[in-house]
Amino acid sequence: MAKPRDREKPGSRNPGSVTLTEVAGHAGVSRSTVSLVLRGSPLVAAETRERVQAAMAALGYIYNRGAANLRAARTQTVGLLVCELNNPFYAELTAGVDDVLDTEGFVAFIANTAEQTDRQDRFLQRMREHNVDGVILCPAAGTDGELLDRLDGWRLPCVQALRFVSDSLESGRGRDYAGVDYQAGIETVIDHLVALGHRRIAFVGGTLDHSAYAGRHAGFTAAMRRHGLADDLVLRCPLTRRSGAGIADDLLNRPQTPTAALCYNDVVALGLMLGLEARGLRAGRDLAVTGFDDVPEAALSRPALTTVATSARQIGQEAARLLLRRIADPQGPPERIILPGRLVVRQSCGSPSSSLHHRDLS
Amino acid sequence: MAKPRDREKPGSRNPGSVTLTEVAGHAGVSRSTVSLVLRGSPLVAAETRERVQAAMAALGYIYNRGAANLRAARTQTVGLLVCELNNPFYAELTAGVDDVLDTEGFVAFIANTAEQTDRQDRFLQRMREHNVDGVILCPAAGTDGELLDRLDGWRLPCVQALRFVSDSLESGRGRDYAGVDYQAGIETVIDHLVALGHRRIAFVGGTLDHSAYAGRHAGFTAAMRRHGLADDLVLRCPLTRRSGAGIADDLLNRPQTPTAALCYNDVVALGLMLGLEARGLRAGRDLAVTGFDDVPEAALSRPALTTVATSARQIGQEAARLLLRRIADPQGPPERIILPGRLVVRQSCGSPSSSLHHRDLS
DNA sequence: TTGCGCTTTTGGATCGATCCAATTACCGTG
DNA sequence: CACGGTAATTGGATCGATCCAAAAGCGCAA
Repeated sequence: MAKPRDREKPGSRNPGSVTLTEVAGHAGVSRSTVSLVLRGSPLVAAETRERVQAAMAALGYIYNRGAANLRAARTQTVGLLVCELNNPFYAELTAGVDDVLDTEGFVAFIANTAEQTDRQDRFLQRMREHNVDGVILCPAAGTDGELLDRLDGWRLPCVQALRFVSDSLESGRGRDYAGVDYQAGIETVIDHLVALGHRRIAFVGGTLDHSAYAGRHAGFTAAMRRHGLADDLVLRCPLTRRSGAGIADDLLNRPQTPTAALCYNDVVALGLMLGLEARGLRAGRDLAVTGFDDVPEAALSRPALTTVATSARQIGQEAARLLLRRIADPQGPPERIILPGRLVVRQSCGSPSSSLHHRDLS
Repeated sequence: MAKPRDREKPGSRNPGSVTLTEVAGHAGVSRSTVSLVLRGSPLVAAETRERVQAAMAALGYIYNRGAANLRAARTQTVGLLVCELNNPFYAELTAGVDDVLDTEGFVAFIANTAEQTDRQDRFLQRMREHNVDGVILCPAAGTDGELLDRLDGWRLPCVQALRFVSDSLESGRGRDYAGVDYQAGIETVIDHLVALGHRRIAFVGGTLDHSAYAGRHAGFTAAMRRHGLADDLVLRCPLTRRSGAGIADDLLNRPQTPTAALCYNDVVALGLMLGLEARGLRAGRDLAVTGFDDVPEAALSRPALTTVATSARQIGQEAARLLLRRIADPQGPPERIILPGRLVVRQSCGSPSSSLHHRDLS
């Protein structure tokens, strides 16, 4: 009614958005000086800095990172590709990544590749368009090792987490990676089972070929051989509760029934325990069962599941820190951060310690 | 060795990055035409379009969204703030959001506010700097209703998910929201418990005040009154397994012990069941217990938990779709998408149907 | 041939920051 | 007082796209 029209600068994101130039005018200095203040340069005098900051506050100035990035070629953003976000384990990893990035002023684009390489490729393409400073990648199963070379060609720093794709031969071993020592974790489990008297041990679960499978399997083989036991009882199946339950028959109808089933992860183990129960059997009494991951429900199941705790959140934090280092120094030597798993003995493997009151709650 | 030096344009993100101008040169057209092709404009002739696309492919052109956005003031990015990412429920929501954004060519910045409003504020600030087109917000507990007015002032489209902050009075009711009908879900549970003969029912869990608590509590009160029952047995506690277990004593040492405990969510219910067991009692026999959410372990616990299934992934999808509509039309009328919960009857409330073989696996 | 309308293409200005070389201010010293 | 040196500030060019008004090309009717 009164005013003729709101000033609508069409190009700007918000009608009345404040730019660095306006701040400069208000503070009585030049654009360049304001820019230096923004970036915390030690060059500006304390008195000037305060004046500029006051002006920014007074005008409600919002830093336009898009504009800054166009010139400066760094964006304070990273891409985070997880292969299965709905798995609580990866959710925890994501939270860990966010923890570190938040304190460093970075933000992450997220993508759930759902184990689909085409979705993974599409997202990486978008990450390039958005000019991220780097990516954290839990490669989808079936990812070609050549992908890493492509990332190198793009000069896009990349840290792999939890899994890594098999490196192409020519490109010198070693890439940035943060993950769990699957092999050692599995070996600990085997050692524990063997100490309990088990001799015939099956390895159960996993269909997709990736490093996390390979590491576990290597651990199984190595430990069994070390103890002079047969390492040929390997049953592959999808990583779901249902297929874990379904594999019980398979397991029990062997010529020589195993006395222990070391499962790929907790989900399969929990499923297997259900399958046993449906047949009137009980984990820990009729068959020792162990898992991997220590998901919250592992402590809760009956019998509670013996498993290997892997701190997903911490791995996320390490991966993020590693990526930030790599962004700061693209040429530095590759690092591999491998956290140990921790054996958590509960009742499912028939250990004697099984008072309900000592059961740990999440 | 051979070449004197790689051409290093310092300002550009990658040494040899290809720009729109170079594509134009290669295709023998102007910058503007290439730009039109990029945006799929119908103005360019088919023959020209093909020539440009061939040039882009030949040169390995990568679209620079940062540059585009500087001028065009839209970024094809959104912010996603979840209050508790490590909760599998929110992880599922995130996956749903990602599903929809992926098909629409958007990407999401993620943040885990961990129920901390300062972290939430900080992230929103960054989202403004990155000039996102909108945000999906699961507001942290304790979020001031005034935040939404601030977002309005910033012209930042916002869709709330799963929770909403109480609207400030002056700003006309109704904001975009996608969530679960908590109240109806709880009422269904009460109806079921009453049908089973329960008369004294406790409402257990929840400490933070937000809409998701209020909705559940309203459902409890409404349904109890509808049945002519007392609605005063409300025990608040943190949403953890441990405090769920701890509340068992509280519950059983009442003057009139309730016969049923309707828990805020599955986590509390599962904890309560453990607490009962530690006291030699059993859910479904000595006390009916119900949850909310239907997390995977609900089907797995012993006894299996009666609960209300809420499709987190679908809510994420709806929230994302809603936000995209809002971005396209900032002035349109607000929408509230409220999905119903689905009562899943299992054994923990003492229902007769309890064959192990019919138990559902995830 | 001229003029009109339609389709297709174009150049210059612009978005809001950073980079860099140059300039100014100021102080102590020979 | 000129000079060198340091500290602080500045203006112009620049990043790579979009926007817009204008122009070019072209077919057709008067």
